[in-house]
Amino acid sequence: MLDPQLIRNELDSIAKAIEKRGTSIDINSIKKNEDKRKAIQVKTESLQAERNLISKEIGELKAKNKNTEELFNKVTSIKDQLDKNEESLTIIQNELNELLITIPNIPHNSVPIGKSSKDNQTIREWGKKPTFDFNINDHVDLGESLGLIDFDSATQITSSRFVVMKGEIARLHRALIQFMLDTHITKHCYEEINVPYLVNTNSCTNTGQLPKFKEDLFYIEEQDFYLIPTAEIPVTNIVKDKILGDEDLPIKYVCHTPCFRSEAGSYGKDTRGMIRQHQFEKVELVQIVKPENSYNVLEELTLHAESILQKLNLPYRVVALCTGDLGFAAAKTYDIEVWLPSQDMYREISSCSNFESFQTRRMKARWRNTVNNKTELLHTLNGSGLAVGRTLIAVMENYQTKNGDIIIPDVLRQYMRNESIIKKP
RNA sequence: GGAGAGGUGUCCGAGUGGUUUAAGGAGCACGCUUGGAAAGCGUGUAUACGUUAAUAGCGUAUCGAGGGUUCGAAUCCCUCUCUCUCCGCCA
Repeated sequence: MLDPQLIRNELDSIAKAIEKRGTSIDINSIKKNEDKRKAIQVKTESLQAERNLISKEIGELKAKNKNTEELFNKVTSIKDQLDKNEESLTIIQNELNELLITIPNIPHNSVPIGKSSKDNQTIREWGKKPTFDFNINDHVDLGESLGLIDFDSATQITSSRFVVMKGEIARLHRALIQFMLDTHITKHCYEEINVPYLVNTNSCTNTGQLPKFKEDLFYIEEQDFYLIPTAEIPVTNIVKDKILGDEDLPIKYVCHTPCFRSEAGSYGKDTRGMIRQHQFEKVELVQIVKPENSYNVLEELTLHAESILQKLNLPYRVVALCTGDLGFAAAKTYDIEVWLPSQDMYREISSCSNFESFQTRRMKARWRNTVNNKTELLHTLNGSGLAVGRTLIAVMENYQTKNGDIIIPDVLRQYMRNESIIKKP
C-alpha cells in the first residue's frame, strides 16, 4: 500500500512512476473518490461531535431530573443526517481502499526502465562456467539413473510438478538446507525461526500476495487458510501491529520452509524436472530495518545469498529487475541466477527485494524514531538464501562426472558423512 | 470434539446504559525535596485519522474483531476470533 498522503497530494507523479511498470492506475476515480471521502468525513465527524455533546447534556439533565425533550428533538434530527453520512462514508472508504490496495509499489529511482525480463540489467557475474569433455545430462537423467529421483511416484501420489527424492539425493537436499542455515546464522548473524506454513488472508494481504494474486496460492477453504508460497508471509507478519524500539532493530531472520505454489498460468513452462514444482523448499532471509538503511541492507542481503553460491562454487550472475519485471510489492529487486549447464543458461535461484514501507503500512509495523520520538513505518526486505530445489539441481548438473556420478561440494561434505561423491549403484 | 471461564492502556486491575473526559495501582520520564540515593510530593505518560506552520491546540475513532439496539455502549444483543481450565482424542 502506498502512502495515502502521497496519493492525495502527488497523485500525478505517482501515476507516472507506476506507468514505468507497464500498468496504469485510474487517477480520475481515485481523485474523485478521495475528494468525496474527505468532504463526507469532515461532515460526519462534525455531526458526531455535535451528537456527543448533546448526548452528554441529556445525561447531565437526566441526572438532575430535568426536562430533556427539547434536546431530544434536536439530536434526533442530527442522528438522521449522521446515519446517512456514516453509511456513505463507510461505502466510500471501502471503495477507495479497494482501489488503493491494487496499486503496486513505486519503483526506486535506480531501477532500470524496461518492459520485460529482456530489459533486466546484469550487475555482475561470478565464477567460471564448467566445461565438460563428455555429453552432459540434466538433473532428471542424472537423478533417475542414480535411482534417487522419482517423478513417477510423485505423480502417482499426487500429480505432476511433485517429486520424490531418495537416499543420497534426499540427504544432499537436506545438507544444502543445513549448510545454508548454518552459514546465515553464524556468518551473517541471522536468527533462525520456524513458522506456520498455513497463513490467514490478512497476512497474505499485508505482504501483497492478496488480493491480486490469489490464483497463485493453494487455498484451504474449510478454515480460510493459505499454504505459504514463501516464508516471507509468516516471517514478515511477525512485526504486524508492533511499535519497535531503536534497540530492537534491525531484525534479521532466516527461516527454512516448504513453499507451495499453484503455478497457474505456467502450463507447459519448465514441465521437465524439478525447476518448477508445486512444492519446494527454501531458506529465506528477512530483514526489518530503519528506513534510512534499507538500500544498504538490500545490497548486503543480496551478498549474503550470493555467498552460498560462492561457497558451493556455482557460477551465477546478479540481475537488477527492470520496472516491467518488478514484483507487485517490491520497490527494487535483484535476482540471482545460477548457471545450469543442461539448459546452457542462467536460471533464477534467488530474488532479493526491498519493499520499503509498502508491506509495513498494511501491517502497521512501526518503530519509534529516537530523534523526534515519532512513530515511523519500518522497511522490509527479503531474499531467498537460497531456493533449495534449484540449488540441488545446480549442484547435480555442475558437479556431474562422465560416469553420471555427482561430486559433493567441499562445504557440504561435513553434512554427508564426509563422503565426496554420490555414485551410481 | 464436549463443558465452563475470560480478553479493558506499557503492565496489573476496577468498571452491568449517562460528570468515565476509562477509577485505582505499578512501571517509565521529568521536576521538587536530598550531601547522594531511597522514600515522599507534583506533573506527564497510547495509536490512527482530520484540521493546523506545529511533534501546540481542537475534533473523530479505537476497551479482542465485525455488526446491531439506543439520543448516548467498555457495559445490552448477534456473529466471529483468541486465551485459560476440565473432559475426550492424539504425535
